[in-house]
Amino acid sequence: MRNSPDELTPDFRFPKSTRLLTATDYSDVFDAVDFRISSHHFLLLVKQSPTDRSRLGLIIAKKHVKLAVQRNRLKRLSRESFRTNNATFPNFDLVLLAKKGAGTRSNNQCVKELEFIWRKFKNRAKT
RNA sequence: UGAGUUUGCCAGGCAGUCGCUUCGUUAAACGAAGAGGAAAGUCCGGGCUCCGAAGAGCAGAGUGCCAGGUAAUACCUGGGGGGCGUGAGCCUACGGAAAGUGCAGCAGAAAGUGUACCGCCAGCCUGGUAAGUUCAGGAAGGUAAGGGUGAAAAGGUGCGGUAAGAGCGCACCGCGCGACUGGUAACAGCUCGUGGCGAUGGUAAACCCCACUCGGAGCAAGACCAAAUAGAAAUCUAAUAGUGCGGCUCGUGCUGGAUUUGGGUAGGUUGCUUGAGCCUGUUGGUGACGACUGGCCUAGAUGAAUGACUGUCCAUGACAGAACCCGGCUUAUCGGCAAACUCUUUCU
RNA sequence: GGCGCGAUAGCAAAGCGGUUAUGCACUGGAUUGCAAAUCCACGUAGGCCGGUUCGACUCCGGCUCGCGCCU
Repeated sequence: MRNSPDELTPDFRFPKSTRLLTATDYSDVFDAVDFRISSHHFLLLVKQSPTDRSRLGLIIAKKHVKLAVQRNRLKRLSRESFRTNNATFPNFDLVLLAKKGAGTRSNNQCVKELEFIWRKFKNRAKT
């Protein structure tokens, strides 16, 4: 189900090739982090990607966000935010972790915080 | 009008844009489907899978008025007993204490083959007195009516009776036992007989007894593919033996087994959704539920899919997210709707 | 997802159907020239809600929170 969407210009898709899938993908990022960016409720780990695109992985721990509904909401919001901004990203593997208290934030607050993180990430990635 | 009881249902809708998962058609696009009443807690019960088969006994655990429903249950329905409420209704671990063992702090005379602290009592002895039926004291008794303690003190009321009292006797009520009647039964009775009732106190969510039920583990079960383990060394032991069957024994399977050393792996597919399934109608039953006919296919992910934005309408949206699947229970929950019924106020 | 365990004072940690030990810490006193050590004394407890019982920290249910194991 590869459909090679790289050439179609404004790419707002979110197929499986833009995600971290296996445990080895995650441990590769954790073993060699290039730099990290944190805000009040999120932490982003960044590593140069072996593929030709940027990939996202999410870690929303049950310890930090207790209810399954809120964990799912955070995952959807961060995927949505990543999807809309992905076209402008350089090729990096990203792992987004939720910190304690993230589950009680509203949708708007989370979206703003994520966009702040993406901006900082792009600035650091240039250097 | 107000207050309430029970049962059932709904859980934001519609349109557009950009995305996600599965399936299908065709050849990169289109179409279809896509979380809950609790998906939750994992408290019960099953299916399914493995443990050779799932057998017997012991241990252990659970359930506990009766009858029925069901695949099964600790659930549900109907009925009985007890309690609460003016009522509609609600609650109810509700077998056995005359098989045995234990427990009851403090208080109290006494807490279990019952007891005599205060009190009451004729007679006896002593004192007082002229004397005594009166008064005071004493010893040995009688007594369970009265007082006091406690959560609990062993039938109740009335009359008789007595030195004082007492089921000591009687009547009514209560209780036990046995009949009879009604009911499938639990149980009930303005029924009959019988027992004076210190027989037989309480506690079994104390041990226990009785009846019934339960083999263990869980989809991270299990199966397949690829790769790897394979292999080796040392020690011990062998048919009245060793070991597996996840408490033990019987029973039964296997023949080499057990332990240690060192070395090494953890990716994919499947199980995975057609099921004690849902809907309509007819019908049996007081009901839970059952039978028959017709129709429908309704999530299946695996770093894990339902979202974001915009517009609009309303009641302004609570609790909350499937992970093998069902039946219940429990807990969380903004509100709204419908039906039946009860009480209250006023009017007729 | 499944299975199991626990909650007692500021901290640690026992036992039990009948007023919850003990140690460290805290506070006060004694001792000392002052302190430490030592001695004496004081106060502070059953996660929450129900049920059984005369009486529950204990027995039985239901919630809440924490921890461990299976990959």
